[in-house]
Amino acid sequence: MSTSYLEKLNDRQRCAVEHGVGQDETGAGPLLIIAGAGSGKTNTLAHRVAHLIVNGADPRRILLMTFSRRAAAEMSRRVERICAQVLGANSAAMTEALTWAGTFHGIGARLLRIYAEQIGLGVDFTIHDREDSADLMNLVRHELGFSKTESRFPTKGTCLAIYSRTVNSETPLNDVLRNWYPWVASWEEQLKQLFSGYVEAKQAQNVLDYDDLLLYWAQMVSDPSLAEDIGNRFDHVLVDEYQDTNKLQSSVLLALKPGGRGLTVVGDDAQSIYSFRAATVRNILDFPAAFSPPADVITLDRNYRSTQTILAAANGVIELARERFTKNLWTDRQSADRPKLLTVKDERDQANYIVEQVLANRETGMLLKQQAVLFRTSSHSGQLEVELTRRNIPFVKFGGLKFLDSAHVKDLLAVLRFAQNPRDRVAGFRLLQMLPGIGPQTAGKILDAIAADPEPLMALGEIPAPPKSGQDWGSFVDLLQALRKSGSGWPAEIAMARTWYEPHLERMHEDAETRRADLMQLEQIAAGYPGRERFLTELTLDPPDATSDQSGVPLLDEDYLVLSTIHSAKGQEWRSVFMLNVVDGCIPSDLSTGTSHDLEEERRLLYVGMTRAKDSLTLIVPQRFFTSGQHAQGDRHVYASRTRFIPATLLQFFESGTWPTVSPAASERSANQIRIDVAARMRGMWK
DNA sequence: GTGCGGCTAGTTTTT
DNA sequence: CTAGCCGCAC
Repeated sequence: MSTSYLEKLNDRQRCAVEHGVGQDETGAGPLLIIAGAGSGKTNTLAHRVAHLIVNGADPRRILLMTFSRRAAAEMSRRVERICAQVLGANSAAMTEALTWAGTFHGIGARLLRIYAEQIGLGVDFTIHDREDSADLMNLVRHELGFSKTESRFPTKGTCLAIYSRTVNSETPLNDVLRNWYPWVASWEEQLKQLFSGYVEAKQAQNVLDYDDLLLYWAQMVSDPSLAEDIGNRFDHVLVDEYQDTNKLQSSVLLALKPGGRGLTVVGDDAQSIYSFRAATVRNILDFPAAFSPPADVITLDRNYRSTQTILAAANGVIELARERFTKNLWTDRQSADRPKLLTVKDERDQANYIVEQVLANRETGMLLKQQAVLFRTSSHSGQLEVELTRRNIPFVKFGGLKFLDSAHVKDLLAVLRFAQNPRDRVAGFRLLQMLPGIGPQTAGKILDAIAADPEPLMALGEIPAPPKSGQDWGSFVDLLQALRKSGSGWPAEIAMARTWYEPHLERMHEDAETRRADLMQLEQIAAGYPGRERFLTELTLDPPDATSDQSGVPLLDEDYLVLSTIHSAKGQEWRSVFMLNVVDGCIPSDLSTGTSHDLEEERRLLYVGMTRAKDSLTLIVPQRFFTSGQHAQGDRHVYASRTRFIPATLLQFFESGTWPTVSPAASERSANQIRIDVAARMRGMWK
């Protein structure tokens, strides 16, 4: 059998790929791969999976957990390509059998549906996204009277964040409050009460939140016989981006494969940027010693992505971290050009500069797709988006507001969710209040009335129509009962729901037209799923990124510029990368300078952004930074300074500059705000 | 009880 | 600027 696909790998990568393969059962011990940015991590992992398959592993028994579903799809694609070299025509069938590839949450949801009955969970459970969870938390918060306390009780979002961190870090509430939320520590007793009510409400309604997908999974595998049963489904378990998993996830993993046999995890502590989701680098650090004998560790520190000059700057930034475990990356890709550190006057110039450069790059043959603009916070790209739209440059934005966050999309989904699980109170509550004359009180009473019935939607038909709901009540009940029987099939059901919803949309929203377009798009997406349950589950776990109010979402085969938050850029690379607002207050974010822990994560964020670049990297520092929340003409602004993560000692790694070089027009524009250097303008006239 | 108008406060990153 | 809260009029 040919193993030529291994020859392109370096020694370390090859070691990682071949680890334990072909040895007897006891040989395949746990493996930790520390893989620096651009070290061929995805490629190595894909090769390992392919190598396992080529050597007889059953792909249906391989569990591959990645950070996003996009990453899982990419991985499957690569595995298939490698397998094709060896297995030829059979390879497609082999890799199609790689069915257990997805995120922790996605895999958890799937296992829970399979084992639902054995753990006393209704199979029809629906999944709440973050906002639904916050709504439910709020409901309980009101019921317990905490919304009317004398001094301010934490908001629903804060409550959920506290709950979530407590669960995901497997830490007592008291410690969480002390370490992360000291300002609400006095509410500990009330919070306990609230969380207990929240859990009861979820159970009564047969809904799970994101955390439950992990929590129930962890509980499930704490039962030895279930753990064995589930663990035995898989011969190999591979986890990507292990630095961004939390304690709960590692508990699940260890329960699944207690001896560590067949277990491979890959990660890089220098790229840990999800601690706000309770991720902890301890998972990586403690991994080897969790087994006896300890796991083997292979480090990949050769970078294939960036030029030496870009890497030098990135290494410089991460070297200033308070503690780190990974060694510096190295490469033999030489380059004469250092990354640029460019000072511009304000955000407008920043946008103008990028447009100019991106177009110039394209003139030299670099596609828009090979270039990306990265930023800390989704809203930072606003100015740039306006400018790109004005100049007709297509772009796609990743991160930030999601399609699903818009009210009308949530409305339509609530219809489907309520039909799927009539005990889902958040969905029902939202849905009922769409009808005229029905507010929170009436909605609550209706839900109470039908909750006890084994077929709540049939009970709905028995209820007398609320006085002011008029005609709308009848068609509402008809719709839900028709959907419950699901005789019309998929995706006809969503069309029914949309037809019912349209008059309400018109009534409630001024801009019904653009919103309708979103709903059509949702219907398109729905057609790609086999049925209602899968559609709802997967949409919640992996929401699409773009909304239609961004001017023209380009088709995938067109060329477009990529705009992305640094978080969403993880694992990706581009030939040319621009980073916006590399100033204190943005990176690090003003909100994250509290603890040194937060601050260190912001440093790693800058590092992750910089290491996305292959050939060219530009960090932009606008001097004046307009604060949000004001009129277009307003001039509330701060004078920003270069990020503290690039102190003077690191300037040697950059080519510093300003743009535009001479700009009489720019000074004129804001003549009323800054003093004009008249002499300079006079000189400039002759240049 | 609903629904509207006016007021205040807050405002990251994501499965 | 906008989401969410409160108080008022139907």
